Amino acid sequence: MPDEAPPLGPHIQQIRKRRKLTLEQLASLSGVSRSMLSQIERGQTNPTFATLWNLTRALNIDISELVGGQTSNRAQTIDVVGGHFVPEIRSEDGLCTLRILSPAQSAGRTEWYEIRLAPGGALVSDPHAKGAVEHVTVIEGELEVVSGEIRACVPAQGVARYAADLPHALRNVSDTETRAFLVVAS
Amino acid sequence: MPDEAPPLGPHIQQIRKRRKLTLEQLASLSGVSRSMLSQIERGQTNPTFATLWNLTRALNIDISELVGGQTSNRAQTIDVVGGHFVPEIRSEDGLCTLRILSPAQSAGRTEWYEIRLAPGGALVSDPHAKGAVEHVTVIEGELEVVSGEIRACVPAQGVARYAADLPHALRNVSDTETRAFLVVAS
DNA sequence: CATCATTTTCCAATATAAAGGAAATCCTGC
DNA sequence: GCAGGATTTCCTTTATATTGGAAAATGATG
Repeated sequence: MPDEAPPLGPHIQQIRKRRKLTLEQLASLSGVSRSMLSQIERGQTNPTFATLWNLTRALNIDISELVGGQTSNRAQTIDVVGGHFVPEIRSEDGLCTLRILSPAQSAGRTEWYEIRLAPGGALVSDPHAKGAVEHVTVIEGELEVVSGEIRACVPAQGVARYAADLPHALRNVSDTETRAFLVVAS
Repeated sequence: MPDEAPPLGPHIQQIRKRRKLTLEQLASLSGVSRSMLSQIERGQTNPTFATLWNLTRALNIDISELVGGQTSNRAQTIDVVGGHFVPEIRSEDGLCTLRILSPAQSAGRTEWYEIRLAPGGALVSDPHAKGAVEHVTVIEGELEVVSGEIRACVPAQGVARYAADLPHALRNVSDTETRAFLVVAS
């Protein structure tokens, strides 16, 4: 049963345009010729695995992302959620509060949170998906970051980025409440 | 920079043998010829995307499973950026400050910012890439959101989501400084 | 060890993916 | 509207992915 492969051209084009790359630029980045890129984007050819691989490396995306997204055109709305209705998770000791700011449907891709840590509070996490990276921005207070074997201190207004595909934690080592903004990118 | 594609032949063969399938059987399941399968498994050819796709369908696996363990491996570090070194953009009237929190290499994909708006200040943006959505979270103060033809008000701690592929703006209509987090998802 | 059945690899023919240069198209700024 | 450059698409050539059938290898049975 030969099956119809999904169209990945439009998706690739979308990624390329979002990054403001020309065919020429992507060609030299990936080692795939412009002509080939043009044909792939328009679904006029059936690229080779090596070609796709080089593309994913140049765009720094995972192969599976190529077959994923279909663009959906939603209705024109502004979705406002009152502060008290934002999903919130509190740790058992009550010292850590996590407000889930990213929409439910983006779960698994990029997610973002506001964290509130009382003095001594911590957010300890198991490894996320392979390749996941966390970006934390301290709004106020101070934060200690632990990722795997290593740790670092982030002052107010500072930003830290670290691997999240291994055990990691955020800890408030100061004596005031710490607020931070956390983005988990997969 | 053409890159070396990872060997996926041995992995495919492993899956096939585990399921006790002959090349013949897998061929008829997938619509890929036995000869081709044999060559793929021994890395003597560079299969087409359609071929791989049909294989994944026949074996009921995800395409990313074929490249098993070949995801990008970064060094184990924590990247800390002091608050004063985070890239910052100020509007001409000085009423709007934008701190770029997302890493440079994610430009064009998901980007995030901290916004500070003095009373009366505004962040007015041209349309981003098609399909782009913005998610704003008010840290303190209050915000008016305009997306295309429509507008909405977001209170402190509230969240708003709206299309960003048309002209849009954030405006501080209160009389105190407003801080917010803005995530642009493409 | 010989034989047959099964499975895999080799081979020649064909279809088509890939690259590079030429034509066409799309944009800006006059 | 008309240049000029930048960008994309088309065209031709070359390299190779894909296939079906033949040959080789494997493996079970007596």
